[in-house]
Amino acid sequence: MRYWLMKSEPAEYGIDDLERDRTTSWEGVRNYQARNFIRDGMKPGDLACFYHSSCAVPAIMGVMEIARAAYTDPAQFDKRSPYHDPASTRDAPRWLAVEVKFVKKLATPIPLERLRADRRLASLALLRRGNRLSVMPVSAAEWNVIFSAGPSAA
DNA sequence: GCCAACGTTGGC
DNA sequence: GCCAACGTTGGC
Repeated sequence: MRYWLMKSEPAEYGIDDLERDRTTSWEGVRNYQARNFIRDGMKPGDLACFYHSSCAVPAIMGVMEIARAAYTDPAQFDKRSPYHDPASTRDAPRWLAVEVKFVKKLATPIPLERLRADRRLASLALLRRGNRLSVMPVSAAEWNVIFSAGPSAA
């Protein structure tokens, strides 16, 4: 089983929306590297951090589980969707979605600032300079630091 | 295949 | 709103 981190803007779709919906189709990933993680890496049962980006306090908000492996992202064919991709075709769809399931919301979110302060997370993909991936892997060791030991500035 | 221009992401 | 970083596009 693998671990992931997936970003969403809370103004668009946040952890509270997922808690209410219980499951959702995670659509709109429009970056090839992120898509390849979805396509080649994600398996049902994998766990992912739900990360809030582009907001007052960017933070890991909770955990979700991959509920269904990659499938064609329907939004790419929807002309009214912001995720519409006129260059994608039904015969050769470009973009993939996964279904995710709510697992838990953290009582205390873990802000980006706190992740940065923990040297054990120095290689976390999220913290790499210029990182813009909306889907990225997290190692088992990193996952344990985040959720078991809890990040600290030590 | 190079590379400048442009668009997007996302923290601050 | 600013801006750094990066991906994509398209002319050549």
